[in-house]
Amino acid sequence: MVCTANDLQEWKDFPKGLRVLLLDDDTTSAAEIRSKLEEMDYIVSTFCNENEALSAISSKPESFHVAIVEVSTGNNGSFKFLETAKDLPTIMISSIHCLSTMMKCIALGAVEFLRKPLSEDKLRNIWQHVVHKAFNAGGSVLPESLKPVKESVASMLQLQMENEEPRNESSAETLNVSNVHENDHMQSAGTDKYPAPSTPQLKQGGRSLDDGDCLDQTNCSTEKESGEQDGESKSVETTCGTSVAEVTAQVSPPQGLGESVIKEEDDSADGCKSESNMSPHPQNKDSLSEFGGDARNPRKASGVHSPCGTRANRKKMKVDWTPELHKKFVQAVEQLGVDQAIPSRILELMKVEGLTRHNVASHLQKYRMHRRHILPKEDDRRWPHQRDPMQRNYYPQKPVMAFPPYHSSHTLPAAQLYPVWGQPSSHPAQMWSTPGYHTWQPAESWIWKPYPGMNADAWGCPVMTPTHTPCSSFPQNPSGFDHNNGSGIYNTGIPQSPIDLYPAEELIDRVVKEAISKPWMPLPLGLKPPATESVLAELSRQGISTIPPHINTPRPY
DNA sequence: CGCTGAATAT
DNA sequence: AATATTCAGC
Repeated sequence: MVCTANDLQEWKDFPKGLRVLLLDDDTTSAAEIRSKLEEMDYIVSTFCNENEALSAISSKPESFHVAIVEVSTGNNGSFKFLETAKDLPTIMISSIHCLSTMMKCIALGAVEFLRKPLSEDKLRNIWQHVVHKAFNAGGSVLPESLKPVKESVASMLQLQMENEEPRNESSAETLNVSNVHENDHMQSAGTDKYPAPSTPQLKQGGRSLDDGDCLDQTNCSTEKESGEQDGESKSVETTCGTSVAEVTAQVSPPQGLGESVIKEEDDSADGCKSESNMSPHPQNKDSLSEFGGDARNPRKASGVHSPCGTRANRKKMKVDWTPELHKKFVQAVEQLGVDQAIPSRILELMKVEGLTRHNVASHLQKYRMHRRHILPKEDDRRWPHQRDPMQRNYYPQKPVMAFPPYHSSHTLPAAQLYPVWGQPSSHPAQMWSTPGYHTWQPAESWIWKPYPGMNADAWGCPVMTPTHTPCSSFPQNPSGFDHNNGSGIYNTGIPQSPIDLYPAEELIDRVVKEAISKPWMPLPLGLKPPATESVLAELSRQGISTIPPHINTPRPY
């Protein structure tokens, strides 16, 4: 405002002649600063009274390019200047370093907060704020990513003001505690980026301000990496994301990012976080290679891919169990047999580079928990012992629900038989298909009790009445994947065997046995009697050619 | 010691 | 809620 981009472009010996408004009621320090500034060819106007300074601005707005305002315990609470001189890039200075005060200044629009004494370096670079203002006047939109920061700062400040007076030194502590989790933003994004991005140099100035204070400490403590830390220092921060452009660039791209599988733990103030996530991971479902590549392997993840990478390598990776990965996991488990699936073997079968036994173990634990939840009691006493151990190696116990007939299930490739999540779901929660699990509730609670070994046709399908209870919907997609994210693999009316819904085989056997031994019993609710022909056909298919006469006799009761 | 699985921690 | 980490048995 005060100084436009055009002005600057014509300004040959910039920043020489830049007009600085200096407001500091400490005449000694004011004189000191003034002399330093003048040495650098800045033109300084000193004020020791806020109102005077303000009136000077209002009467001759064009008189200043940048302001340096002292925040002392005396005027600490007012911030009047800051609020009034919105258009003038204002640098707050103070000998006290209260975080809440700093925060407030920045939030109110100060471009920077410097702690006294002001070194020449700090002063020398104040022109950058003028340039920034000149070239970024108005127009900038708060990046989406920074909104949370803004909000938290805002609420924090509000809290501050409510609980205690701004000047309160101890407030810094309170403030810090409540914001530990966002320190990273605070430092890089909040303090520098949101109000007015600083240049590296300026940033350093700003940083020195924090020293000894909570901010840095917190950051360090976050970095509690045990053994393997190399000489990496945080100096990178000066390199990383300091300009608005950079910030924006780093922040927006991650959107397109489908699902990075093993990503760096986003950790403290390293503005590189988004960068790491940015690495393109075209979601080639299934490709194992995908996991072997770049950032997935902790060891391989060395910061090759990002300027800030160097410091990022060390970070522990977090495994993202994408549907693909989970699928592999499930297939491995199946291949082994649920009862014999142990982390190490699963890991072998999965062949996913970078994945550790621990990762698998953890996932397995969750997997088992889900199953347990889904298949209570019955689950315990079945599968084991029931089949030849050797057969387990071939997609065994795939409980089939009224389809396909068991005799054919062993001939189908697992992938086909148990389509798992048809497509990678963007919603991991669906992997466990909670809703569909009801389908496999124990017989006691599930009225739809298909009899394995029989074709759905033979036994009839559930009566599908739109108005039926939830249970009336055909369990063709027990896994709850009907929505199937438009992948094209959706319910065709043919029941798909959900890969991870393995109804207790024992349960099925029991039900079948029971049904066979008590043919007079009514069919489970939701089923309609099969057509006679179907039954006959099925029976003959099973080698039963004669029908016991009593089958058609009236029920014993 | 290394593995597993359950309990905790983050 | 999802993963990681820790811990007690084996």
